[in-house]
Amino acid sequence: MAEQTARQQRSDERHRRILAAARKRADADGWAAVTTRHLADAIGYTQPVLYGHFPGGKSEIMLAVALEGFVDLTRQCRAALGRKRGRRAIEAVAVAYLDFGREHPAVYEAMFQQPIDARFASDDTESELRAGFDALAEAIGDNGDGTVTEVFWAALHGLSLLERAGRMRAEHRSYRIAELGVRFAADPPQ
Amino acid sequence: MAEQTARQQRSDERHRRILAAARKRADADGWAAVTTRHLADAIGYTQPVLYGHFPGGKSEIMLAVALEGFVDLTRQCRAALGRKRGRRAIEAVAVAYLDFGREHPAVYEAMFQQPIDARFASDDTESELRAGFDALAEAIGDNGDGTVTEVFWAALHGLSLLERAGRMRAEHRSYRIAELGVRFAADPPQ
DNA sequence: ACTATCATCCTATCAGTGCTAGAGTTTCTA
DNA sequence: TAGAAACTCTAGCACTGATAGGATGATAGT
Repeated sequence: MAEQTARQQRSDERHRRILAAARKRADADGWAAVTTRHLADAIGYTQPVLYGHFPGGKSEIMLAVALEGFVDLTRQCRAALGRKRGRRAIEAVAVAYLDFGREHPAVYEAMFQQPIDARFASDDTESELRAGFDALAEAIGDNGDGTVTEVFWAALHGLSLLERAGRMRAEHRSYRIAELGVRFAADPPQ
Repeated sequence: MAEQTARQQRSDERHRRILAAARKRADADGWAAVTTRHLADAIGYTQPVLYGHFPGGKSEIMLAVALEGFVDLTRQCRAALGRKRGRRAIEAVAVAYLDFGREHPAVYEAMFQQPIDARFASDDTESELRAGFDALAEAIGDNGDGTVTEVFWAALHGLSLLERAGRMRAEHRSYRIAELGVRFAADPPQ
């Protein structure tokens, strides 16, 4: 029993170290730089050990990182939202969302860019995704069928990617966020 | 002279065939499936021939596809815009933009996802990008400093990606477009 | 305490990737 | 027609993700 836990503990520890190493390297140099050999080096083992933890290989590692990401992003947005309402709520959530994308570009990439869903469409991702979606819906006070939230989310997603790609004027960031607040705050005219 | 043109012609022809093959394969199976060996097979030559046309290798091929894409997307948006104004203009451009992304996913991916700019920041991409941006600005009647256009563009970009990733309810597409029209049409309240 | 079993890990290897050097052939030029 | 230039292929490099199979170690049963 105690033996089993000790073993399990070692395994879990390594599990964590793999994910941490992947995340760190990916945030620094992109997912292309995350190779199984480098990852194995980082945790002090050889390549095949990774496949004991993640049979799906690199894809499964990215999925795991993405899952963590959904939880973190949702929490960050919720914290920013607090009890705010209206424009302030929207702007706060937008800042939180965009900050997350900027600080953890690789995690964000794993969450959305990678065609994860096709192969690993798990219930976990779905439920975590929904939790994030709900946070956004609350921020803009969406009472409808979710259409406005979808558009708002898309705007945030687009801003996140385009800002990081250098396609938006960095110094205008606060203007864009204010614009989001104004456009998505009240019900539209008529 | 005539000889030179004949040679040039053959070269240009092959150039086109390479890009066409890359585009076709990428649209079908994603850019990961576009390998230099497969591309060489497709045009009936061996691998190194590609590097005669595109010294930068696969990246340069993607860049060329992306450049074509910017021209096409801008033209498609302009055509959809016509002389429309207000909400109808916005919705028409949005449909054109999203259709492009859906019909040519790989081209769109090459245009935005890939970190092309870093290595190949050419004036061509910049000017073509600006032309597209201007079309969007015209659609929403942006008289300001371009902030609204940036946000509008980001929304389109996000919708394009999230729809294709299956993260948006496909059957609600027209609602989202209508929402865009309403939110970005008039000047915001106050 | 000894042995059989099992988990663990590493070495070696595979097929496939982007890319390049250098030899060989064809084509053009003088 | 001889020399030069352009062209294309073969062969190979250093990588990648992934897997098979043997060696090593810890565990458990008698």
